[in-house]
Amino acid sequence: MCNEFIPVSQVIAGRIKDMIFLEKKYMPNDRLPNEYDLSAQLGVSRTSLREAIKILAANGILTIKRGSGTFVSATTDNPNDPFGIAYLEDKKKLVRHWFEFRLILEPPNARLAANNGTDEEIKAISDSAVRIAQLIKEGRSIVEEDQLFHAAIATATHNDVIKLTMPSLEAAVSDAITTSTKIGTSNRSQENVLTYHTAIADFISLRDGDGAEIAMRYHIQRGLKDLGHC
Amino acid sequence: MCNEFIPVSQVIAGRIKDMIFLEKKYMPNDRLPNEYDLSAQLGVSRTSLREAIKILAANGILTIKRGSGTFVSATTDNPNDPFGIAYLEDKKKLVRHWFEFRLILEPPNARLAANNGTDEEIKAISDSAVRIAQLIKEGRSIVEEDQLFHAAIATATHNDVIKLTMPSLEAAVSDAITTSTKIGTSNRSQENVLTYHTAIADFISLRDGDGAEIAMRYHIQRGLKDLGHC
DNA sequence: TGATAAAATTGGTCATACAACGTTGTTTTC
DNA sequence: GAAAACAACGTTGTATGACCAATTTTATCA
Repeated sequence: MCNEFIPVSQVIAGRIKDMIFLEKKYMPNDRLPNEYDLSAQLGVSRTSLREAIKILAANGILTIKRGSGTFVSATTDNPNDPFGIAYLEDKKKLVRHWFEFRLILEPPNARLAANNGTDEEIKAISDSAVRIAQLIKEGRSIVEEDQLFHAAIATATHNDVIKLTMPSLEAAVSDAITTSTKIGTSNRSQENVLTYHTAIADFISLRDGDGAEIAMRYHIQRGLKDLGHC
Repeated sequence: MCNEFIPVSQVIAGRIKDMIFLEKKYMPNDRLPNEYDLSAQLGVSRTSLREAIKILAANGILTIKRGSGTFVSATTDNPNDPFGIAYLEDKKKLVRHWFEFRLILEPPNARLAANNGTDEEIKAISDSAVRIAQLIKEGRSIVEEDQLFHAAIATATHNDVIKLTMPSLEAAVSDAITTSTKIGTSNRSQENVLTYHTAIADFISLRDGDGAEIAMRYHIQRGLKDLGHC
C-alpha cells in the first residue's frame, strides 16, 4: 500500500532542494523569490512554504535574512558527510594529511590519558594492546582493534570533544585509508604496531605522560613512514 | 551591542532542546504536549511553535506523527549532529574541552600555516586580523570574523583534514558556546583577541613558525582563562 | 550633490478556521 | 460473546488574513 502520508511542507522542501541541486535554478548566494510569490508559484500557502524553508534552513541549505530575503547558503554541506571528504579526490594525500593531523593530536592525547584516565579506562587500553598482540600472532587483521586502541585512549583523556571527534573523523577517512593501504599491510607496520602499542600502554599504566607522548609520536611517525609517501 | 535578532521559532527550538537534553523533562519516545497546550505553555503562537518543531524534526530530535502526536526521537543518530554533542549535559564543560582541544591543535596549525601557506593565504589571515581590529573599534561582534580568522589559518596549513575538521567542529560546538558563555562581549576577551590576533598574523607573515605557535598558545590559554570571568 | 525621510519590500508573528489522520470507545451484527 | 463497523474525540496539517519589524529602495529637500 502507498498509504504513506507526506506533509506538503516536506514535499515543498524537496522541490526547493531539487531546484537548487538538480535543476540548478538557484545557485549559492542567490536570493529566492519572496515568500508570497514563491508560495503562489508552488501552489501552497505561505504557512506551508515557511515551514519548508525552516526545514531547509535547519539543514544549512538556506540562509534567512529578515527584511532582505532568503538565500541559498554559500557552504552547501552534506549532512551525511560533515567533513566534506567525499569531494576530495586525492585519497593518498588525504591519508597523509590524516596521519599529520594525528601526529599533532594523539601524542598530547596519550599524555592526557596518562594524567586523567581512571584505572578502569587504562586497563581497557592495556587489554586492547594485548588483544592486538594476539591478533598479530595469529596473522589476522588488526585494523578494527587498532581503532579501538586509539578510541580507548581518546576516552581516557576525559575530554568530550576529543572523544567524540576521533572516531567520527576516523569513520569519515576510513574509506580513503582502506583503499590506499591495501598495498601496505607489510610486516614492517605490523612490527611497528606490536612494539609501540605495548610501550604506549605501559607508559600510560605507569602514569608517565612524557613517555606516553613520546612513544605515541614515534608510533605515528613510524606509521607515516610505512605509508611510503615520505 | 546585542542587536542580534533571534526569531522566536529558533528560541523555542532551543528551549525544547534544553527541556529534552538538559532538564530531561521529556525522554526518548515520550510524547510532547499537543501543539495548542505547548504553545500556550511557552507563551507563543501555534505557528511559531510549529516552525520550531519543524526545525527540531529536521534535526532528527523530534518525530512527528500526524493524528497521534509529536515524540522525542528514539534514534541516537542525529544526521545534523554527527558528534552527538546535543546529548552532552554540561555545556560549560564542553566549552572548556573545546578550548583544551584547540590548545592542542591550533598552535601547531599556526606553525604549519607559517611554513606551508602561500602568500595569498597569509594575506587573507592578515586581512582578517585587520577586519577584526576594525570590528572591535566599532564595538561590533567579532564572533563570525574570529571564526574566519582561524579558518584562514586552517586553510594555510595545506592539510585537508585540518581544514575540513575545524569549521565543522566549530559549528557543532557553536550552540554550546553561545548558550553557555557570551564570548566576545567582555572587554577583556576583546583585548585578548586584539593583541594576539595581530601578533599571530605578523609571525605567520614573517614565516616564523616558532613565534606563531607560541603566540597562538598564549592566545588560546588566555581565552580559556577569560571563560571564568563572563 | 549629499543627507535625510518616506515608502516599498521582505521575513516574523499571531489568531482563527477547517481538513486529514489515528486512536479510542461504542454500537451493531453475526 | 466476539468481531466488525461506526462514530466521537484528539492531534497534526493547511489555509487565510492581518499586522509587526527589519531592510532596502526611492523620493525629497537643503
